[in-house]
Amino acid sequence: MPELPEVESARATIEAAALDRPIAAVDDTDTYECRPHAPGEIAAALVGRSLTAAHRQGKSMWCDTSGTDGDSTPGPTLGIHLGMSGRILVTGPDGALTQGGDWTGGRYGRGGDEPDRKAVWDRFTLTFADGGTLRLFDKRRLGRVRLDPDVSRLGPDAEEVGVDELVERLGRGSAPVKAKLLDQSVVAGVGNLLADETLWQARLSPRRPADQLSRDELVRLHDALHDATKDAIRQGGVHTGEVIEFRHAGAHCPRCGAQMVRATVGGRTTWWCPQEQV
DNA sequence: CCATATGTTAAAAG
DNA sequence: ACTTTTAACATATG
Repeated sequence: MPELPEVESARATIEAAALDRPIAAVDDTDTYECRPHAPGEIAAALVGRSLTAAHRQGKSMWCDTSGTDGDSTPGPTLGIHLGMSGRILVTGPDGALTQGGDWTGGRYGRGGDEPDRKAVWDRFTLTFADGGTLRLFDKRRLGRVRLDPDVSRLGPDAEEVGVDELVERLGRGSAPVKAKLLDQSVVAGVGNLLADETLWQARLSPRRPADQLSRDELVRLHDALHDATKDAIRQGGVHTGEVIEFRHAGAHCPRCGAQMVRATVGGRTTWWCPQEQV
């Protein structure tokens, strides 16, 4: 996925291009992405309303909705999660894709998808009264859409979490520090690539038990997380991180030249520099 | 056919 | 009971 930076980009796209456009029709027939809603349930709840705001915490997004013509009471929130490969595509009344907001890099964002010719990968669609659309385009089909999503178990957003709060949340428990970073209830928004980038920037081994890190090391981790997240948002995605292109066999650390090593940590493929990350 | 993939989560294990 | 690890999910791609 779409990690925090890509989700922020998608959120910004919705905010810039999809708000205050009355919804005329909804395709919610993908029973996997829309579970546990029955087909038609989301449609019935949204037709006649508009999206009025787009929010994000970690990798989760949700939109507020307006009242209807006959009832000004706001509607349910529309939760959208991009899963492993989801993208938000918004078109205008003329059918042209809105430019500039959504991510374009990395394994699943790279060009060549030709979304308009691959409608089979459109898992959820809002059609606006003006003729335009908002689509969740998702090859892997692990994204999800739901009404009034429960985001109460998410930890603080990785972009905004303060030093003391992160030190407190991350520094307890014997699991490897990378597993803690990936745990969305500890801190929300860090995925596999952002975790590797952050640990490389902080010069910490992904395998270190979280509760054996010193305060200084945790502060370093916080600063690295903040910087890596900001940079990725500014530059257009997690794949722009400094160490990401060196996550493969035979690659060398771009700082010290040592050969990068690979192992499974926190359940995910992990690459790090054994020389500097200790 | 096999392995891998930027995520989440239920189930199993400790 | 709480924490940690593993497996499964659905599907594309090399």
